[in-house]
Amino acid sequence: MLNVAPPSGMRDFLPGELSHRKYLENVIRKIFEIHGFVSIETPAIENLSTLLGKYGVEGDQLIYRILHRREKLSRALGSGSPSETDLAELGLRYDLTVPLARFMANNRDLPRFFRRYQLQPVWRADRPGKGRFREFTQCDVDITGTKSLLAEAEVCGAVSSVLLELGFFDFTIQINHRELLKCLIAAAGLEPSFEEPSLVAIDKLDKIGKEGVWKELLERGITASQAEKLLSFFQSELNCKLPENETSKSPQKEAGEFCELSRLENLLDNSPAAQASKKPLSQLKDLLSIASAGPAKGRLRFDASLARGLSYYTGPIFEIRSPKCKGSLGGGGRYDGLIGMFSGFEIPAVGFSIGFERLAMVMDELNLFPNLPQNPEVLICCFPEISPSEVVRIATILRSENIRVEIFPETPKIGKQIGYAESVGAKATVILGTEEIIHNRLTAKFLSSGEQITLPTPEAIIKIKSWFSKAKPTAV
RNA sequence: GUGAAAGUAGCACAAUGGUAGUGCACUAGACUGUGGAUCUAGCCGUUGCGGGUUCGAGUCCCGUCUUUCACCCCA
Repeated sequence: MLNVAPPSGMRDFLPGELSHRKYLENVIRKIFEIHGFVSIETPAIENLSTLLGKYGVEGDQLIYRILHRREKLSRALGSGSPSETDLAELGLRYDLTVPLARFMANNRDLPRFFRRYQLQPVWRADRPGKGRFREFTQCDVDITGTKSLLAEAEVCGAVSSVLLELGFFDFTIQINHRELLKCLIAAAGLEPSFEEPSLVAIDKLDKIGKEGVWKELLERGITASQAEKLLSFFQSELNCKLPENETSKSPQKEAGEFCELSRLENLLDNSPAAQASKKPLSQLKDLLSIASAGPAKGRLRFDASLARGLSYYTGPIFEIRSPKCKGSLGGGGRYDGLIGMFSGFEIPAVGFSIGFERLAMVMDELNLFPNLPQNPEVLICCFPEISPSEVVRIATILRSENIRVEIFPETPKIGKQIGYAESVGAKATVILGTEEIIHNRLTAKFLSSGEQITLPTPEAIIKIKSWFSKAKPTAV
């Protein structure tokens, strides 16, 4: 037998799952639009020249490449030992940020401060695992054209607002600053060439602890004294304490965050990096106070060990954390250089991406999705002597009343048809026989009570609707 | 990319190396214009695939594919 499962890391969605995803999508769209963001879409496929070199070495390897076709393929294969670049010039998009940068460069007459959101699938040739897929939806908000920290505060506020609207309160947003990280690395006496490996190691602090990071730093060629110095900048405990009452909509202020920032400031005071660290430190303080005036109030946590993998970040970086989810529920940051790689001149930008798949997963676990019936409300059952056109005529009348109507397409015994109505979650059946057609009446049965009526069509419709209003929503 | 475990009916699972089964689901019937419960009957399999050991393999061995879990990395 053929393997009928979708390819590894890709999924089919059942009606019930899809209704949850659509609900999530609708809430996200509503909240982002209230925050003044407009929606765009870009193609699934981009030129490899657009995608490559933006995500770091590891990222590039995870891009799905699209093989040349026909003549181009034969030509490439014929040229001795073809390289990856000979065989493909197109790839599936890896995220939505790089396509946005290309989009900005390609559309020069956009508003000077362009606020866009984008909800589309992306593809990564990664090994799938729990909550990790090869095809997954990303959900980005970005503001381009300004270096103002207001933009950071706005994107943090927008994603916080989404989570709150969804009834998800148990989260924080960790913040840090790429420039600050560079300062810390420099202050530990490390050359800039050690920045990337150091960042990767530091990012794991909350997972593998100080000893683990220390070991990893040494493995990457950093001396023991440098590693010790570097680690001394970080708190031993993970700084992601959540609001005391997790159902609280308005948690405490971020007083502790300012203390932590000051602590770091003092530590750096006498180092050569002291001067360079002033700007990121003050930006983080500003961000804390600006964002606290909006929906992100009480959610921000300064975490000096937050690094994030993508290489294009230049300023503040963020990540959503929750004890309900092992990894992150989303993240983002400022990337002032990326758009310039396409347009030739710099356009600063900051963005935040909600981990749509993880959020959907966590919400399922916490039962945060409302009951979203999408199954038919009425199943029309009929006797063999009724002509199909009669049935369609009746269905059309009911549908014009905004009732979700399914027609049973065959005419076995009525009992079978009613049984089917039950199994698909219909609330009522309409039973059509010769009597009903002749007298222009409807016979309707309310399945949960068994109550059955035969009335002239308009009265019957009123009765059916009255049943629905007292029926519990059912989802199949 | 590394390590571990598991693949048997549509689904969930059984079967000391000796006839492949049970439940759910599905189909039909138990008063020919009325569902849910119960009962009866029926349908459903190249035991992931390919080799090997054996008189005999779902079971043991090797390979392979797929899936799940844990690392790695990420959202």
